[in-house]
Order: sequence, then C-alpha cells, then structure tokens
Amino acid sequence: MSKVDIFLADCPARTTLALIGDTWSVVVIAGLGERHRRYSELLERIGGISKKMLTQTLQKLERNGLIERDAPGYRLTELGTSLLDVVCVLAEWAEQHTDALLDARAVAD
Amino acid sequence: MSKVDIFLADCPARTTLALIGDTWSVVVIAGLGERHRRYSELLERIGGISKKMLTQTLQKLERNGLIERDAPGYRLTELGTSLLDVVCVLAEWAEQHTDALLDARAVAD
DNA sequence: CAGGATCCTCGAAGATACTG
DNA sequence: CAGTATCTTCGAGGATCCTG
Repeated sequence: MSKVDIFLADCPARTTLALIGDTWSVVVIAGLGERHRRYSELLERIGGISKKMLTQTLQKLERNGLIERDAPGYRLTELGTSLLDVVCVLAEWAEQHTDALLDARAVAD
Repeated sequence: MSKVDIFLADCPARTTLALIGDTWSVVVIAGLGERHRRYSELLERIGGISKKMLTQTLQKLERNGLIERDAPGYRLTELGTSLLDVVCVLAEWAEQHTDALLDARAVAD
C-alpha cells in the first residue's frame, strides 16, 4: 500500500480531512501560529471570519486536541503544532504555484 | 512575514484553499495518484463519492490545471503532481496522528 | 461507460442582536 | 471583550432517472 493509497476509502487521511477539511480549521491553525493569541487578536489577524465561525472552529479544534485554552486565549497543543508544520508545507506550495493555478483557470475560461 | 502569515487574509494560501479546500478535491488528487486512471476506476478506488461529485471535481481540477484528460481517463499534470507531494505529507501526518486526534475527541466527550 | 439533468435535503456560514 | 442565541440564506452534495 503506497503512501497515496491511504487516502482511499476509510483511512486515517480521510478521517483527518473530515476533522480539518472545513472552511476555517486550517486558516485558524495558521492564524494561531506558534504563539499564544487572544480571541480578538485572531479575529483581526485572520480577517474575513465571523465571530461565530471563529468560536465554532476554536471549539472544534479544542475538542480534537489541536488547540488548548490558555486563558485568556488559545495556543496550539503539541499535536496542533505538528500539524502546523504540514500546513506550512501547503503554504509554501501555494506561494510558489498560485499564479500557475490562476493562469490555468484564465486559459480555461 | 513568516511562513505562517501568508495564510492570513488575502494571500496565495487562502486562494489555494479556496480552490482545493472542498470535500473531494484532495481525495480525487490522491485517488488519481501518479498514474493515468479511468473514470470508473476512480469511482471504485475512491469509494463513497457519487458520480456527480466525481465528475464535478474532475472538471474543477481540470479547469485549474491540476489534471488533464488523457482519453479515456485522467492524469495529474506536472502542477497536480507537485501538489500530490504536499498531499502525501498530509497523508503521512494523518497516518501518524489520527489516533491521537480520535483519543482527544473521546476524552472531550 | 461516462456522464448530464433534475429535484431535494441539510448544514455551513452570515447577519443581527443580546449578555456577563 | 468574548462569546451566545436566533433567524435566514445558500449551495454542497446525494438520489434518481435519462442518454450517446
């Protein structure tokens, strides 16, 4: 079973995607970063997220052990920090390839 | 500007997330893998996806230059293959940490 | 086999107002 | 400041049937 195959059907990667594959989870994880941050700081830093979705996403991430409340505010757990590393890989890819993505789209349209 | 900060507000990573951050894009990319595969093969390999969503997702990925039709069937473009590498990093993380994720959830409930 | 067309449901997400 | 509560909208996604 190759590394790719674990994404098929019922597998760890699909489980993970179900937990963090919503609109805001990855963004909030990145917005939190390595530091402790307060709610209002996150709201401002992230930008474009409503208070409702920030609250909901924070609760979801906390429930899954990716962040913890560190009053007043939040920080990534060790588990969450390890995921942040993965998120950074995606960020790096995005930085290098978003232009190509948008170009391809322009050509297709 | 740190690597994490590019996820905030209007940035390449947010753009990328908007393009591949739906339920099926990442799964289809992984399901395609390095090889050329036919529609029916994907449908079976992925599992749990409807024909409608497979068709829609393939079209979306093609429009963004991540896959190309290679009749009859599909394969990742060079751009798509580079993204597959990132996806594999996520897969690897998932394989190692899904248990911790589920445990944390069980404790919280 | 590989879709397209249609209809429908349900939950994500926003807007707004309220609270300790 | 950091949420909670309520209402509403909108579109992702499923189910089903049809087609070259």
